[in-house]
Amino acid sequence: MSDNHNSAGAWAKKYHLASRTMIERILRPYDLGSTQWYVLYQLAHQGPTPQRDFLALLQIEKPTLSDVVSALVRKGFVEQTPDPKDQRQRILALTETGRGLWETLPDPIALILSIAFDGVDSDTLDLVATVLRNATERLNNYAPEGNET
Amino acid sequence: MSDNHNSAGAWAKKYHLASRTMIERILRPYDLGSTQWYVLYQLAHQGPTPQRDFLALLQIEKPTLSDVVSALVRKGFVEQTPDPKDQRQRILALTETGRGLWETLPDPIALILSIAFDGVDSDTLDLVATVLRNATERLNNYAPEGNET
DNA sequence: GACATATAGTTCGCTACCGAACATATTTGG
DNA sequence: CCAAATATGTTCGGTAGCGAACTATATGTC
Repeated sequence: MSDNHNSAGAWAKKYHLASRTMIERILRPYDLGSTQWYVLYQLAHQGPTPQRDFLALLQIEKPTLSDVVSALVRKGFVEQTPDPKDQRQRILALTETGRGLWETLPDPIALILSIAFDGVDSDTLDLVATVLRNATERLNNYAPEGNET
Repeated sequence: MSDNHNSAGAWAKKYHLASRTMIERILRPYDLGSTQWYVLYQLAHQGPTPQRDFLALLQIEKPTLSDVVSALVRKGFVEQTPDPKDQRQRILALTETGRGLWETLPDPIALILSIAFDGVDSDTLDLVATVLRNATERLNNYAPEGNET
């Protein structure tokens, strides 16, 4: 991205890209992207879920979610139905096809983690996570507006 | 991406997204994206450069670079001319407009780093960078093929 | 010199991500 | 009860990223 002249920042990006590329390589035969996988993961484990809940779950914005969902609907893996209680909301659920697919899927995350962080002790991993979590929070708190008061 | 159930992996992604979002917020008034910024950075500091060199510099693939370059050419910030020595290669250089723009640009990376990692001591930052660098290398080495022997 | 191979870029089609603007539906305030 | 505000989703247009397939140019090799 540019951040060649720093270290942690640049490597966070590169790590992210490498893992995303790998997840997508694993998922390609199944016609799924990384974010699509996570939507299926949620639906398989938690059952039907309002679409809006995925915003916080995936930490993405509405247009991104809208795209991901419509890809899954187009492929026939997910069903999107209006909530009778609130006509604004949509409930997402696995279709039969989607559930069938899920059964055959590998867990790409487990694979990535075992390759990427094998042999790193958990204290170190916790430290890394903490530094990055704090960095993320600072960026997100700063970004929204420049104003506080 | 999914990696909600791990720690360092998930936060590397979230940090990356937060910083990219912020860089793009800073650059939006100038009609530039994060990767586009880095191309200008290189050209401003190193002068005209063969397009192919940016593949290693930015660690991106050819189609991505092709897109970024054509966006910059379209906007009139960069000039793409064939290398007389080798008709396959293209040389990239700043236009007058591009150089003019560059002078007025803030350095988004410095801003990000100061916000994100302010107060973190450099030993810790080095450790984070090392863990992520190793993770990236393992992923990249594993990915290309599954075969060794 | 001719043919095979390697290199540089582009194009196509896709995922993933965002902000802005929009349509609807619900909730709140007067 | 009705107008204003809020919440949910979609659409549009953009950046950033990839693999596969393609063109054109160079470089071997026989």
